[in-house]
Amino acid sequence: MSKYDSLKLENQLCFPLYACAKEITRHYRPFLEKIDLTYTQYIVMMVLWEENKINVKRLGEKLFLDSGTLTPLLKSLEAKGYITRSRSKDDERNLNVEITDLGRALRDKALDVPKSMSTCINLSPEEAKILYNVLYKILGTINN
Amino acid sequence: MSKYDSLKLENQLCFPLYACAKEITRHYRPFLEKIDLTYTQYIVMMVLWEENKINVKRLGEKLFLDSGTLTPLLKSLEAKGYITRSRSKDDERNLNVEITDLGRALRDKALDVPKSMSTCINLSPEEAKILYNVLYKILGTINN
DNA sequence: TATAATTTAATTGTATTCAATTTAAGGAGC
DNA sequence: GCTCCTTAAATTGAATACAATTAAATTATA
Repeated sequence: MSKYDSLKLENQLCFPLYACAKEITRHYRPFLEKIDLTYTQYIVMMVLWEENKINVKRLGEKLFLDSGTLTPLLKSLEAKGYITRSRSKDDERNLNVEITDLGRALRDKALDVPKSMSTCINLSPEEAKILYNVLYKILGTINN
Repeated sequence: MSKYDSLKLENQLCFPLYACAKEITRHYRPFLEKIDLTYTQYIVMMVLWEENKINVKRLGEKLFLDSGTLTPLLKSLEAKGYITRSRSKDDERNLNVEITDLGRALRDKALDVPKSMSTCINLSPEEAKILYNVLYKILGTINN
C-alpha cells in the first residue's frame, strides 16, 4: 500500500490492452502474409469488401485512422491492384476509394485468416462477448 | 448470413482491441507530454520505478517488446538522464538498465497521469476487472 | 581445447501511427 | 466578385513495432 500504487504496471488497464493488441496483430502477420496484406491493409479491405466504395474521411472514422496513415497505405493497396483512388466529381476534396475485381477476389483467399486466428485465442463465447462489449463501450465513450 | 460473415469488421474481436489500445494511448499523450515521456517510455519507467535495475531481455519479456524497439528507446531515456545503460560484469552480453535519481524523481510528477487518465475511461469497477482478467488470459494463452 | 551452437543486443529495413502543417477545394457573408 | 472560414487529403517529422540479420559473448560438445 503506497502512494505509488497507481503507477504499478500490474495496476494498469491500458498496458494489457496495449500488449494484447500488439500480440494479436503480430499473430495475424504470418496468415496475412500469405495474401500479401499487413494488418492495417486487411482491415481496410474488410471495409471495402462490405462497402465497395468509401472516401478517405469515412474510412478513417470507421477505422480510427487519419490521412497520415491512410494515404500511403491506400497508395500501396492501389499499387497491388486491389483498389482504385479517384477524386469525387461532386467535391474534389474527397478521395474515393473503390475496390477492384482483384480486390474482390482476395476475399475468398482471406477466408482462411479468421479461421486460422480463432485457434490462437482461447476465450469462451461468453468471455469473447463480454470483451467485445466492454471494448466498444470504451470506444464509444472515450472521445471528448 | 453469408460465408463472408467472419470477415465483417463488426464480427472481429481484434479490431476493437486494436482501436481501443490506439485511442487510449493517444489520450495518454497530452498528459505524458507534461513529463516529457512517450507511452512506451512511460511503461519502461514504470518497470524501473518498481525494480530499479533490469536487463534488456527481462524488460522486453515484461513489456512484450524486443531489442529493436527498446535499444533506441533506452538510448533516448539515457539521453534525458532518467536511466543508465551498462554491460553486466557477469555476462557482457547483458545490458543493465538502471534508474537514476532524476528518473526516480520523475515518479512523483507522474502521479498525475493515472489520475488524469481515469476520468477518460468510464468503466464500472466490475467491467474494469473483467476486462483486466480477460486480457491477461489472452496474454497468457496466445504464445505457442 | 577447439569448434559448434546458443544467447543477447544492436542494426537494418519496412510499415505503421499520429501531431502539425500545407495545399486545394468548397462555402458563407459581404 | 472577393475575403474569410472550413473541410479533406497529402506531406512532414518523430517515435514505435517487429522480422531478419549481424556481432559479440558465453556455453556445450566433440
